[in-house]
Amino acid sequence: MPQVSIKDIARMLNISVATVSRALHDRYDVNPETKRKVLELADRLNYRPSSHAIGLLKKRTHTIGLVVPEIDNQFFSEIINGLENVAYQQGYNVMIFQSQNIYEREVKIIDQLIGARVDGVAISIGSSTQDFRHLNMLKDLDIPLAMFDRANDQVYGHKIINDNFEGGYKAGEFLIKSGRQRIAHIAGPSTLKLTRLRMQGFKAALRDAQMELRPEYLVHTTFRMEDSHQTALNLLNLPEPPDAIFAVSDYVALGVLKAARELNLHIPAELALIGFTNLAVGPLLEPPLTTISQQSYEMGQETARILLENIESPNKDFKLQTRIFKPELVVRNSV
Amino acid sequence: MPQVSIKDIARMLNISVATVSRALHDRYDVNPETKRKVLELADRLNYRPSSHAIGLLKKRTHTIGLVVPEIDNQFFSEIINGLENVAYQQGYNVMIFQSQNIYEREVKIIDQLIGARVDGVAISIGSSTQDFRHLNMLKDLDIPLAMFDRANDQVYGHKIINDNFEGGYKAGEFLIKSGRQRIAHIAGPSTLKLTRLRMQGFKAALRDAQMELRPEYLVHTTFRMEDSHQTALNLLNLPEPPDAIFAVSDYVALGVLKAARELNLHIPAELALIGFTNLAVGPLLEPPLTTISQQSYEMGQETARILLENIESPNKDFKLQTRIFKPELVVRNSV
DNA sequence: AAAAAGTATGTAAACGTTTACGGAACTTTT
DNA sequence: AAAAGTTCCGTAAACGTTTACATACTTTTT
Repeated sequence: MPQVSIKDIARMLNISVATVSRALHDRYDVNPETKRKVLELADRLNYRPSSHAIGLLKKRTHTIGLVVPEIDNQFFSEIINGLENVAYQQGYNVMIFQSQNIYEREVKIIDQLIGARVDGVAISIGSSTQDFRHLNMLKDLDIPLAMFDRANDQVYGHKIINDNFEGGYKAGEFLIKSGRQRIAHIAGPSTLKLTRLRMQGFKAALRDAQMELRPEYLVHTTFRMEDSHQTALNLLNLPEPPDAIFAVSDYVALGVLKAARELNLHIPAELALIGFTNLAVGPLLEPPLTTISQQSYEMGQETARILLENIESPNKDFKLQTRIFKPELVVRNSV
Repeated sequence: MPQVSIKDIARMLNISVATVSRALHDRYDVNPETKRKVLELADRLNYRPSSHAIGLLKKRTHTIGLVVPEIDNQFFSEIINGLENVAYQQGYNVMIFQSQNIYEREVKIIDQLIGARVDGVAISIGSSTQDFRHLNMLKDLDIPLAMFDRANDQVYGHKIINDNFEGGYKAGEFLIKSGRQRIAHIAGPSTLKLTRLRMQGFKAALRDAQMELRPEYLVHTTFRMEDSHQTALNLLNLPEPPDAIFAVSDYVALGVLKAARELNLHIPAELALIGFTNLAVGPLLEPPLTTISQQSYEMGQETARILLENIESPNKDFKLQTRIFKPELVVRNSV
């Protein structure tokens, strides 16, 4: 038997839909006997209210849309958890989407979220996104937007990000202090601001130590491990290979680790390695990975808090917020 | 400016909503000039059709609901990817939810999915779920259901699972062949059939080799690493500790690895370790983890295929399907 | 005994969209 | 010049739910 509506129940009991609706909502002005009958029948028929009907009628859907580049990445899945928990506590649902870093998908997802009339959107912008009209459209439609981890200045929205410059600086500084001479950096896609900032912080650390960065020691890669693995191999096969690598993320560091193992390079003796993110597997690697930590779960929570505050704020001119998380050096044994 | 509807466009152009709708759908029977005006205005106002209105009107929502215990788990996130890709190719959307292995959440999620009128549901049942009425309700409502990885015989739905008995057997067999004598098993929550089957397969392997399993060598844990870490410590601190451990999953194996490192036990010399899942980090661990592989991505694809075939099948009596994936031994260096 | 208050229910509109049906205004065919 | 066909558009109902308003009946108050 297909799904049953309030109308069906009304017909079966020979009463009006209004009464059924009132009974289901436990309103004061409905006969206890009628209420009993309605609730009993509704239960027996597995009645569940149509969220479409309600969404259509009410202005609010109590749903927020969440867009991540990929779900298959511990950093993002932890953010999802933090965000979801805060949202649920406040009675909001979360619709999760992956852009796979594909611009067209991202645009489509935003269209869908608008179509679904979500109350707000949280996004970590995909690395191939260069045109931000789809995101700025949200402002025109009065839909609050929060960007986490990967934000962009051209977009009107809250920002929940890391101090990537400082993170990069700390990584560089630590490698220098450990006495390394030939320090390389495997950076991420140069379209991402986060990538550029980590790189700039890293360069600043070298500069402050009066060390120069050889051009061949600065390379770019994607966050996919296969790519970073190949990039690391190239780097380590240079005539004069580096004795330290700062990887733009732990995932990239994993690629380096793999490459080093293939080349029988000992870490940290022959090669120092530092990552960025602080994945849960870090301590279990051999050697345990030194890294710069990002508080992913907390970032998710904070994103939800800011977004919900905006959504629930009665006055339209809720100010744009920027929350910057401080990255911390996590010393293990890979340096 | 808030979101605009077809009615607003109609009013602005002094035409009827029907004409606007036709224009937006590029119907043949609308004046090219009218069509142009409608499209132009719709674009200028960022019009996006309300999925609620459409969902209400049409019987089908082209959405499938996906429920996983946790997203923060590579096994599940790969399944999500496989499922989503197939679904998208066929024009379906996926709504992702996490039960966190909490029964009440799972029930609530199912209620929500029914309310959202999804065309089908894919679920990996949470480990605390003992009452299956919420799932069998879906059959009453004619909503196709597919269970992946964690299925239950009391539930009416398709099954996409592993041959866990065989997986357990292979793990046991391999440890025996490698010459280990004191073989232990860290099993998962005993409520899960998957756990029981792996354990039974493992026991069968021992039996076939005329080896006995000491009671203290069979322990249970959850899939959370902190738990498995403690469980492993207990096991390895026995007066006569095991010389081999079959962990019910790679995540649990990570806990063992951590414990072994703390106790300065060398793997594989002093302790052989075999996991189950074949996580991507496996090869990067030290030593690289020997494991039983599950084809997570393919399982996700297959789940989507079966579910969609059911959804699109015109005859109501689409038969229940069971697809069993064969686990493979992946030999690395931890044994 | 009339007025007021309370109780239980029904009516109808609204949310945004699609679509079957019908009709007016043309154009073409005979 | 009537008949037939074509082109373009409007009307209205339907989907499921909520809620302001109306209504009818009963009970209480004066």
